[in-house]
Amino acid sequence: MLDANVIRQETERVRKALVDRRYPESILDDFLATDSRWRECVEQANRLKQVRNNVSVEIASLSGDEKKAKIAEMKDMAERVKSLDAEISSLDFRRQESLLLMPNIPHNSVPVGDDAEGNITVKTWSKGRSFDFRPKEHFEIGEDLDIIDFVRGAKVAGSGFYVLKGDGARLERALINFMLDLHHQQGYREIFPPVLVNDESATGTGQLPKMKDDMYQVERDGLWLNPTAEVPVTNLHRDEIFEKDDLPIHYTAYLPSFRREAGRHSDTRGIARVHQFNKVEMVKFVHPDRSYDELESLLGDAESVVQALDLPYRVLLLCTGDMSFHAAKCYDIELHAPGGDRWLEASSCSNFTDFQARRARIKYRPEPHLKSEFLHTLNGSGVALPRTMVAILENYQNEDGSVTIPEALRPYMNGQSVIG
RNA sequence: GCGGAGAUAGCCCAGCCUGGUAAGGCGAUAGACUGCUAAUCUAUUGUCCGCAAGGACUCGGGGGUUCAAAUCCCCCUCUCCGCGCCA
Repeated sequence: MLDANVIRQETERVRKALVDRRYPESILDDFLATDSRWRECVEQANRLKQVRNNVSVEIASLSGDEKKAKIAEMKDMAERVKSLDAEISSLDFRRQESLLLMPNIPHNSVPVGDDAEGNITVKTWSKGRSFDFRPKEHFEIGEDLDIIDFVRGAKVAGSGFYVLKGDGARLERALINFMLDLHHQQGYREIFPPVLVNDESATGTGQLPKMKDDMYQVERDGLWLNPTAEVPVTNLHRDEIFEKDDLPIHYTAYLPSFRREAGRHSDTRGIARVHQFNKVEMVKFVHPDRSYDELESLLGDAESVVQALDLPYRVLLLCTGDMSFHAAKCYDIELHAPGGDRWLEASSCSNFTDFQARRARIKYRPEPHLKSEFLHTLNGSGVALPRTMVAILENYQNEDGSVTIPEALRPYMNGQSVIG
């Protein structure tokens, strides 16, 4: 959520952000119109309430006919205040609604572009190995080794769900533990939050109202299955105020995440795009002056995961048109999957600046006697499991159909070095 | 799920029965004073509107009654205690 004062005072900057992001400018114009009407009404209501408060004190000291007359006089006033308050609350609702739909302002370093074509590759790490046989795709490997079962997944839950079995399940568990241990060493505090979140939490990080259709809803209890650990972990501190010295706070969390993938493409064979997936996440709460430095180190921490697994990857700086609406700047880490010769997004590292903090009211006090201010939040996958699994299976496959286990994971698999 | 008790400012706590517009304390910060980073005194310490002066709002959340609600009525959330159920 943007600061209403910034929208009023720096209207053209906000307008440019909308244009760069390919959002309709009408969002801004709607807000400005509603906002100014809202402010007029608030001022008018405040004046009436001032009179009411003054007369109320007077009434307390009166008696008899004098008192009766004043009270009769104020009855009319009460009606006017009531109807004005009703108008204010409906204007405020519309005002908040357009605020919640307005995207964050991109950082200056973010390239302007329409879609993924406009993204900039800032780094390519390792060429990957060369194959002297035809590399298989991960779903072939998974089924041949009987470690991924799509048929059973569909039976139990439906299309888009899968089952890991045997060494596949053990590899998943090894990855989770490996990633958590690595982030722990990097100074992140481990969190295991609720899988389900309420409306407030989903609104706080920006999933509601815009991405309603992407989440699984538990209607009976007013809850949602989290689409990313970012939601429960960031909301740990909703409505909280930190002292300056508490920052920065670095959290890591393993959590299953759920996405309906409403507009799911048909060419998604395998586990690269599924309804339930595991993810190890990093979330940071930082001082506003530090957030862009923290973004670089967050990216570095995410990269260290795929580097330790020795997987070929590249880093993209997302352009304005491809970035999610709550980010001010975002890097994606894409893993190369040689089976299908594809790049798979395995991590997204974003600086949300004060966008989420304002929605979720997460503040810090710059000095003990100063007013609290919104801090900055960041989030990065460190990293998404299924796509890492795809990259491992395809990059580490052998001609005989077996898969070598990356060295970094062997301690987590009782020293085992190969699946198959 | 049932019964009881509770939620007041950064923190603690009074006010609620009997409606009149949040008392007091702690902490923090600034100033005064003092030989002193101690004690004491004073001020500041939530949100919104406003360039400001100023004003409005704020007692877990939402409704209602009333000229006026922390206070009375209704609904909801969370916490604690007891009971029930349960991996």
